[in-house]
Amino acid sequence: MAKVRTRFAPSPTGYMHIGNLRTALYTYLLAKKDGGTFILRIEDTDKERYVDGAIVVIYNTLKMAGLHWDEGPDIGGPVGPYIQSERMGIFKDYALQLIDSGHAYYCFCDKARLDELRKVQQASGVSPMYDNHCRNLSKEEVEKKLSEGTPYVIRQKMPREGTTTFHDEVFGDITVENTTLDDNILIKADGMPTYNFANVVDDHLMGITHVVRGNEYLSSTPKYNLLYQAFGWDIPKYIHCSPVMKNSTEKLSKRHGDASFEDLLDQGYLPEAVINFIALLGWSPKGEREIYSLEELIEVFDVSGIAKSPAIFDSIKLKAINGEYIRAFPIEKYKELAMPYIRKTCKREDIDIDVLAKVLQPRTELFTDIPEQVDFIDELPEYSTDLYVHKKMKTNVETSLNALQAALPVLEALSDWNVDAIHAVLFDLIAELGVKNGHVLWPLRVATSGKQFTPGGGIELLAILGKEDSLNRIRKGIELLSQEN
RNA sequence: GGCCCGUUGGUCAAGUGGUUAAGACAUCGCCCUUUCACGGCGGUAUCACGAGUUCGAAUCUCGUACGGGUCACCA
Repeated sequence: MAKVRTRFAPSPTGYMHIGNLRTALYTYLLAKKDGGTFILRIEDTDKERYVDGAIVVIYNTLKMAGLHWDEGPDIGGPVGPYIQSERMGIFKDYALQLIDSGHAYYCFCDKARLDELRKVQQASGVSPMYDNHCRNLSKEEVEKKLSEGTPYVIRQKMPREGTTTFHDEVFGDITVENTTLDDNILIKADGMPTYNFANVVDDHLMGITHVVRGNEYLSSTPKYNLLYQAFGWDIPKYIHCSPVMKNSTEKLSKRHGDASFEDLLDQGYLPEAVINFIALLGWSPKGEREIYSLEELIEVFDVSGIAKSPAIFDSIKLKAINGEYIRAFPIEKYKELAMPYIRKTCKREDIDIDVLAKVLQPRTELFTDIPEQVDFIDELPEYSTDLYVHKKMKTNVETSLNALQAALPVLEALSDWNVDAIHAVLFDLIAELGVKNGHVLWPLRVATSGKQFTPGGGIELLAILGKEDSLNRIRKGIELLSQEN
């Protein structure tokens, strides 16, 4: 059996949203799992919807996601061109071939007639369909119209009885009555193919073995199969994917401001976390494991795990997965990635950045949360002495004042300023005073940060801020607490 | 409206005639602890509904409800 060849065939009509990207991902995984070929084809035949720069967005998104194509517009390949608008010349001959074999016919109906027909049909409550006006024109009539130069389209001639069944790898066998199939246009009046036709011909010419696409194409698939059969071509395997939803009734869409892949990256999500997450939206690896790299996804991917029902995009879960990725980084890698975000609110150079990175890492789910977490470092925020009151620590304004006053000289005397040394002297002090750890450490945290939630405890904060600044903040705390008493 | 498809906790989901109906996120509680996290342990909560087939149904059949898709000289 021939190697798997799959294609991702987006139209450059705007941004790549998460649903598109997931389709691309499954398409890619399916090919790579088999050591096959992943092709990028741009379907840009609709000039009306064409958006400048959209092709670049597609390239960038795929590249950032790590979905590298083996053949495509920019790198070429044996079955090019890979931009549909450059393939326009090849379709008409195929349509003519279908006319010869009786699977298609010339239609001379103009748009006005079709519009009128549709209006009448809708008014009378029947589903709009071509009325076969030109389906049985005699050869002579056709030749006459042709020689007169009457504009025409070419329509697919659907069987008028029986049923058509196709198999989808996700949905199983689906059967439709042939009478519900419209005689669709294959070649438009301008000689260009419709999407429906170009798609089938292109997929065949490019040797596509597995078609992965959104399930909005489910209902046109019988027509495609009829086309394949008329040509005597092999029918590819179909994998139709249900959409990714924003909520139970609406799809994710750029139009409504829903996040694109690029947006998610801007929001601080890691590309590999997003890929991992969307792989799991509508597909399950069975088992209990959830974290997979792209390479690992290639290993475990299987179409049998694709779900029939739509999946709702849940950013809370994405965030959790992102956090898992961040925590799994070696500390150096974390530091490198976190630094730009730390530097947004924390410009100081004299702090112990290693300690900061270490305490920040398990608290980071999104890099964009970091600036707010470290905003107390450059400048101690104004804070209320209420913060010193902590019922679990059993601290209040008075005990806090005592603790800070006791800690100050001990810390002033400390010359070796690092986590271990600070820890040692403070725990000596705690033992000496005979109090609970939090009794001393909680006030120190508040005094040094002015915040309720901080990355790391009092000892780490002291180490991060350095001796001079730490002592100043403690003195400030003593001053504030003294005013209260 | 016709045709096609779908429906397991709040969310993602496993499950293919016999299970105490996995797991993850979220949520709640406990432990750890110097707050919050992290980590560990545990709890709450699901088969849309109604019939039928069967000794036995989340799994099979039919119907109902709800949701989605599609019915272009768009892709």
